[in-house]
Amino acid sequence: MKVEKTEEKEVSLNFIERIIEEHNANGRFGGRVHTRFPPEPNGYLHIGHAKAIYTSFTIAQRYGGKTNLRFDDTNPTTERTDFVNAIQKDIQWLGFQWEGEPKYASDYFQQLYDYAVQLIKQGQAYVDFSTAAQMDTMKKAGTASPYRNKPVEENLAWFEKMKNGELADGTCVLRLKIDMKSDNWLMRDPVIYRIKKETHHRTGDKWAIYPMYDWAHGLSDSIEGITHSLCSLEFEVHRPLYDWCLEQLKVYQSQQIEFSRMNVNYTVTSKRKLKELIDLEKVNGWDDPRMPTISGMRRRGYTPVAIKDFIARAGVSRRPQIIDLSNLEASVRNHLNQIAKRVMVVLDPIKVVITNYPEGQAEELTIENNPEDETAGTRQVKFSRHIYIEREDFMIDPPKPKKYYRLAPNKTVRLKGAYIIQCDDYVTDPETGEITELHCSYVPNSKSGEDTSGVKVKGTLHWVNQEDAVEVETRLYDRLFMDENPTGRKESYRDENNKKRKRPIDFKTFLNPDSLKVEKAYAEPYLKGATMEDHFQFMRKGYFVLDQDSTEDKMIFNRTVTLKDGWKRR
RNA sequence: UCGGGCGUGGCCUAAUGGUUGAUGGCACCUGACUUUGAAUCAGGAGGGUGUAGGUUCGAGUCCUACCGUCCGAUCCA
Repeated sequence: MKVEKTEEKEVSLNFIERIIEEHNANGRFGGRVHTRFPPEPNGYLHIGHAKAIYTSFTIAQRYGGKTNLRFDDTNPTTERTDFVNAIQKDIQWLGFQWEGEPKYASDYFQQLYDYAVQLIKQGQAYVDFSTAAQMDTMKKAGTASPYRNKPVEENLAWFEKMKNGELADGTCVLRLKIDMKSDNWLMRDPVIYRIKKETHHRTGDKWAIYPMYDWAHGLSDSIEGITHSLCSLEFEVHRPLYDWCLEQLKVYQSQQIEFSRMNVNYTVTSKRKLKELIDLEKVNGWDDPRMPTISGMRRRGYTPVAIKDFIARAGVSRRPQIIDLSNLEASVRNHLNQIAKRVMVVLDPIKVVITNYPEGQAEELTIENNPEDETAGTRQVKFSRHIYIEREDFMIDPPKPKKYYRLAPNKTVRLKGAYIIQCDDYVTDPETGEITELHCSYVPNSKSGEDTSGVKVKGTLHWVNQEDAVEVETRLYDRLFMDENPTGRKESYRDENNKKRKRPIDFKTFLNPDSLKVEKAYAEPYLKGATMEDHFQFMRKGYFVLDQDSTEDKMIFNRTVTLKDGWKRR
């Protein structure tokens, strides 16, 4: 029996948890779990980072551990304080809190310098005056630099001069002396310090040299007592170097573990490409609701709960994952369905006259705010002779009458929370042929909740009372790219020798021209009390959230995601 | 070219060598219900685990080769 099997089933561990349990069993870290999230403050966080954040924070939580936030700020050229702030805001918005104060690799610059001096003294690092091009050539050939075996004292002196700013940028670098013949190119005497006379966002002009990632990262982990340093797969080849540095210095040994980063189709997550979209004004900034950034998703109306649910469902593994957008949208809909207040908004209106409802008369109807949540309460909605319905909810000549539930001549529908109406006639503009008005009659004893009419209808339409309708702006978003893999396409061409070749297609070619549509809409007055914290379901239209661009007299709503559409046309 | 990683339904994922029932979610299809063609409920289709060998009483799990794919040679992180 299936039921029994389900009951027996245990929650399976992912591969990182297994490693941790192994460490806990053999006592490597004394049962401690301390992770870190190490963003570089040179851009905004995106969905891929959200997975890294989620993974590092939740795995520590699961084992009663802690997580540091550490800014990997070793390259002053690209790093800025405003990114530092935005990153902190995003992490907290997702619902995570790091241990203590935020940390910075720059906090350890002196320590990192001292460690470098130590390695020079151990004869394992040297100052190299070769040019970048020469170094590149030697790396490929696997040959040693002429500076490789200079005396320790000389290296010490030069490194000191580097630090003191006595040498111009690019004069020389400090390299590790490891193995110029290694199959792993990163071990062919990697550069660990370069001269950069630039102002750092935190240390100002104190330093003329800055450590490279491979030197700063592992040692920062070690200094902070990080047990499990989780990172993405592309750093796997760095692990031997990571381990080498800690071993040679005989310092605390953190364990780097790599997992695959998360990609979602129909989007891009490279910081460079996101920045390009902003610079070319294809989108309106890092927090444009079409961006896969955390701030963009926040503005779009995605919730932390939904994003975390999505990441949890995707899981963590070492297989490259390109997850279908529908998974993210499903998580978003799932959460919003539980919390969103229902409200009626007509996006593309057509006037309806209820011909047998007296002019000047009106009544208040009571409608529940969220059928999924009784505590959400009810609201009053006014009904009268003149209302709007959605233009697409009426057809003069429906294609498949039996499967068509909406309004058409002589057909009946229920108006949500109100009465059943029948369409008796329609008016068209003699010039354009466009339908301008519907004439309907309502069934008086069919009022919602006290219907004694016995009339059965298949369809229910949302509607808005004309008299007190509020005009709002809606921003309807769709995927930013039309191709599911905008950065991975290639095209054939012929070169100057008429030889067939392939080259990558510019990802911007695939931008969706209809990724944003701005529409006026009519909303029921209840919406006037909306704040940016509220999530709404515009009935039958999708989930919406108030945008920050809204003003006193103009409310703007972003469509977070459409409702699932079970109605297949034709 | 070299080095490394990864190949389980369309997309993720489980299976920790052990019963030909290979999990679960998303997507998809059908039906029920419905005052949201949503939600909910019930059901369904779709893979034999990249390929070929091998080890084993037994392989998605181990080994070898091949194929595919991704990553890696910044004074970036």
